[in-house]
Amino acid sequence: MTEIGKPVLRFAPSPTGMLHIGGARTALFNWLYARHSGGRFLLRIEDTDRERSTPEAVSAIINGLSWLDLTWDNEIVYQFSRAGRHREIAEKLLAEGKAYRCYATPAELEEMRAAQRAAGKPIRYDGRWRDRDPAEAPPGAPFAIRLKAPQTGETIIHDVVQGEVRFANEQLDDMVLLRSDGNPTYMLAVVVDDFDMAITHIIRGDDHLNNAARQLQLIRALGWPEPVYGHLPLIHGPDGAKLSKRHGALAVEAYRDMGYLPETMRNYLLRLGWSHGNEEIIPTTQAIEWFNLDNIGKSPARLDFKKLDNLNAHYIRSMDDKVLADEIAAFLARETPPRRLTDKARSRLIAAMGSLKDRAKTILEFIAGADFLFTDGVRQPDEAAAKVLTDEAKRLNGEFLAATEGAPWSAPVLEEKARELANAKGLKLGQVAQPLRAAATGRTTSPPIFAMLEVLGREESVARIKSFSA
RNA sequence: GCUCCCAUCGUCUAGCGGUUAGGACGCGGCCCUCUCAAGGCUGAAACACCGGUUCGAGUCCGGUUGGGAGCGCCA
Repeated sequence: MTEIGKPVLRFAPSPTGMLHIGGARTALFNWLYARHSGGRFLLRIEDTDRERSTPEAVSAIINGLSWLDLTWDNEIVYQFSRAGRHREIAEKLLAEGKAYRCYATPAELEEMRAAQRAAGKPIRYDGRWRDRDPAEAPPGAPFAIRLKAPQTGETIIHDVVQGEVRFANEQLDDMVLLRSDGNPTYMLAVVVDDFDMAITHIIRGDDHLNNAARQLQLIRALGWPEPVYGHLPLIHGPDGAKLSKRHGALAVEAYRDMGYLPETMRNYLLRLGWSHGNEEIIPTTQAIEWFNLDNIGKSPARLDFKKLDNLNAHYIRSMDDKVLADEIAAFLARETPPRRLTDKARSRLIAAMGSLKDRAKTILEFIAGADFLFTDGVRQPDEAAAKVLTDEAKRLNGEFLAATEGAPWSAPVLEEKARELANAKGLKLGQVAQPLRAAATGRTTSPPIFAMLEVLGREESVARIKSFSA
């Protein structure tokens, strides 16, 4: 089953909230490395916190990864279902004398920490049951199982991102492996699951760097192979502070709803903390070929929506017309109330696609800019357009209609007629074009107006212009 | 408080002892132009600070400052 020598990566989120941009990037890096190296990418849901884990969060993770097209191999592993196995390992450690029973009560420990805080001392378990005779234990009292961690020397992590990170063992206390209610802790569960899943590379957020030392101690006590670690610097919001709901800590699906493409997100997230020289535009297929662990940056990055917009505009422009039309139809269908892209609207969209594409940073913008193509009927001019439609403008519109009567309804011809009209009046082309734009689209900005009139067709165009002409 | 991590234009970054410190986004100007974009050209913009090491430091070492993470019978 496991190809010998091939890396096995995993993404292991806890289902206690949204899959946000930071988690998405962690997943992306793991996925890219797995695909790059021909290894496997596994998904494990760390749902051992029964209080906070929710099915909604599980589906948010699955939906988010699916939207980004970060496909995982094998079945999803649900950590909670493996509690028995975790317990078994804790018992084994206990039997081997590598772990011990701790009868300290939560209240007692809280008191200990308060005292340490008050004395300005480091806050950690003081090992009060480490060497105590179990016979002293209050009969029948609940106990937790703690790892008998080394107290001298140091634990060194050779991190592919951060380099060599050293922790003095005296700084690390004896962590709980099994709670007094018999449930395994996160530390135990991760180590056991990573081993059982044959994980070779652990690429995760920087917030786990401190944990890595403790996990390494556990792994060594168990005599298991040590994985390669890589701790990614965290992503900050645009203001440099922690991601908050206001900016960035949105579910990845929120980015979809804002009109960003999955390919854009993959490229942007990749570039946030990884580089390949001066390359900026890195489509996913190229990313898979290039990705490595050596070029991951060490410093935290901020989210920059301007750059995201720019990248998205790029991918919108390079998208296949029909695929884009489908994407737009899907967006319209998700609106409330939903809109349907009619066949007529779709063919207009395809016809105008080239110039529409250059004008949108997001799918949402695209839709707003193409709105005048979706339905027939006279447009309600917006504020700026209404200003353009003066009496003089309406007269020009009328003259334009008269001048184009009987002429072929094509962009070059329409433009020529407009030029003739402008010349005759001593006006610039723009002075003739703007009133037409305002009447035909209801706005003062649009793709080239004569091309748009051609796309709308004679009948529809004339109807719209006529209602704003004199 | 303690431990750990980080530090190049506003932002993302290239740089792996000798560079006019490069690119991208954004911003300014010019060109193109029926509007808005797109595109082309172009401009401003950075090595946090202080000490070392070295013939020579953005690059190596130490400290300062500033950010961040962690210190649970949460994950």
